[in-house]
Amino acid sequence: MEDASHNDLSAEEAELYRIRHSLAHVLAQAVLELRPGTTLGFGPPIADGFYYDFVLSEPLTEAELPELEKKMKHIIKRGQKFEREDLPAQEAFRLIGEDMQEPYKLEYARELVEKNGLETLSFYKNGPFLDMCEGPHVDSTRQLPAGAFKLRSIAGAYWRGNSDNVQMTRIYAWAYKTPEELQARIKEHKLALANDHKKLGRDLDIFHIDDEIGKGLPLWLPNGTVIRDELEKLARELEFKDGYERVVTPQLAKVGLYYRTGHLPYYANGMFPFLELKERHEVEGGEVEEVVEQYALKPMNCPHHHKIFAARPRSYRDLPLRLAEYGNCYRYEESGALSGLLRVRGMCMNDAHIYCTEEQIGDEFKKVMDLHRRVYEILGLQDNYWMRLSTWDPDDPKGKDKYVDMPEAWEASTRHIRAAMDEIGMPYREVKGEGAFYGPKIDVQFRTVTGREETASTNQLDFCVPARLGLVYTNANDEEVHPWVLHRAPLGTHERFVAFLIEHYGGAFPTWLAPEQVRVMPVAAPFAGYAQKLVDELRSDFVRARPDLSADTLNKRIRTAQTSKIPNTLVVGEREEQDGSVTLRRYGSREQESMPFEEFRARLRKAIATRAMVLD
RNA sequence: GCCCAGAUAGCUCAGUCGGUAGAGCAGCGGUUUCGUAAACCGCAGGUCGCAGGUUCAAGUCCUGUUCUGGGCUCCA
Repeated sequence: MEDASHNDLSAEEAELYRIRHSLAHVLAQAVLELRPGTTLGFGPPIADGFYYDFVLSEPLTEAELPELEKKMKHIIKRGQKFEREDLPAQEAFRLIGEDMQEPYKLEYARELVEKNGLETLSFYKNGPFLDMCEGPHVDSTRQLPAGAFKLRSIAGAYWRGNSDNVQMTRIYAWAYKTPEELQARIKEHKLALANDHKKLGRDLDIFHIDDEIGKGLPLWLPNGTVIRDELEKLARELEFKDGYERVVTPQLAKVGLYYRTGHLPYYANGMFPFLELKERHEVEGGEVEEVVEQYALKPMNCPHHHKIFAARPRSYRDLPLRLAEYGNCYRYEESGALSGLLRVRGMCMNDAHIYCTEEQIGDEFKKVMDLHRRVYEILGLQDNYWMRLSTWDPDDPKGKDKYVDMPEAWEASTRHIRAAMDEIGMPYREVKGEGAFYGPKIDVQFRTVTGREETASTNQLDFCVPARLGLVYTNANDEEVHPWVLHRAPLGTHERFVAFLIEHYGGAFPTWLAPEQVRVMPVAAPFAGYAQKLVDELRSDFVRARPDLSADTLNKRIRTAQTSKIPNTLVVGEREEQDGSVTLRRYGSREQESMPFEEFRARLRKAIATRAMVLD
């Protein structure tokens, strides 16, 4: 969720901000009535409403949300005035700490005074409810639209987003100016859920997750595998044209490798526990077991690719060297983070590493971004994503653990990326503290149907690991120099990318990607032979075609084809068999179009070869 | 990992006060079926996530556990 900052809002947005912010206070007031002794955290407006965090005296369940809503509506009706009062710091501390007994608010108040240099703190009081708050608020609770908000869910949230802190209970709410806007949001939410990749993944037989295999370890069903294969084929073609060479590396490596690259110990909690090979030794008085080798499931492909780079002496003439692999990786994600295909423990990454000189970085970075642009264009992804320049945060207190301590290199590499992005004319937003430990990157961020933001693709600049691994090439002056490395994955991982595509297309894939591209159905049994013949012809073109010879009525079979979101349905009967034609019905359209089979075949071939979004 | 909530047939869901399990769709069988979103009849399908406990009796109550969902942290 994004916090809405109040500073640069239009008048319209500012009013909504006041409403949401004020409703948050009303919610807190209602919670205090229902659970006296509750202490307060933060309660800001967010993109579609607001939330408030509490440390509750007694747990609250979602079943109690309607009761809270009712209390809020009573408060609104009472028309409590919001009154502001500014107090000098010391007086404010006393009020919050002693009178209000709000330890978390007090912590924040001290921070505002001590770190941000505030001299006074502002408070808002409405009815019996007093809260330290910057405001602004509406004048009276009566101005709040009682029918335009809805308490949505209860969630856990750490105080100040830090898992070392106490976990609070967060109540999320939708809030708008009018009941119509709220209803529209609720409707939109329901529609979005219909496109949820977990639902469609099951309905369309794309993937399955089985307890006995393990959580976060999806099984790809035949339909899902087709989609993966097509994406891989696309990547192979584009990467071939851009001068990549394909490699294959094992799923395991000895643990020592990751210490050398620097992934360990920092990344240890992101890896599966190691596999240990043991040997028994006779000693006096018995036997001891000794671990002789430790292997890790690879959490990323880069160390393996680096070893390929290091396997031969490299000259500047070999650069840029571009090594590509759809590589399987395993990461030990926290169980609570796992979600369908979006967040998994086993994944297959559209990975490649580009080894180049510092002079080549700009061009290589731009080429990767251009490859990225082509991929997104082919897939018809236009505006539901944004690019994030993820950099380090030198002020992060944990920065020493999070980023390699090479300030000049961070600055230089970030400049390289900015320059490349500006030259290629791609808009991006710079965000501190999201960089990899070894360098800055461009991440492509998208939102899932449920509103969560995820990274789909990434292009990372690494100025650090090659030196750690001692990777060198010989330059024109016969000196050994560390290469720079780009880690890039325009198609991300199959898991997350396919999840993204399922939701983006609502399960209705373009013909080239669709698991079943053409379904052929005879209007009645006597034409089954003709239908089968067409299927055979199409399959000889490597088209994924299937006949529907079931005993269902034509209406039923059409319906089945449509709910299965098959892009092209051919209906054939006496007329078609007579003149060797087909009648085409496309997914989502009620119109039909008759044409000679050979014409359909040619159009289909073209659509697939060009990866067209629709059949011309 | 943590907080909250769930888990009943392949899917979507019902199951009252604790009294021994139900529907629709999908599947299977049969009948029917010649033109674009659900023909008709029948059959089968369940250790009610799993393990304990309370009880004469547990899908229902209690405890533990596994998994899922919504969040937080983390992240492709």
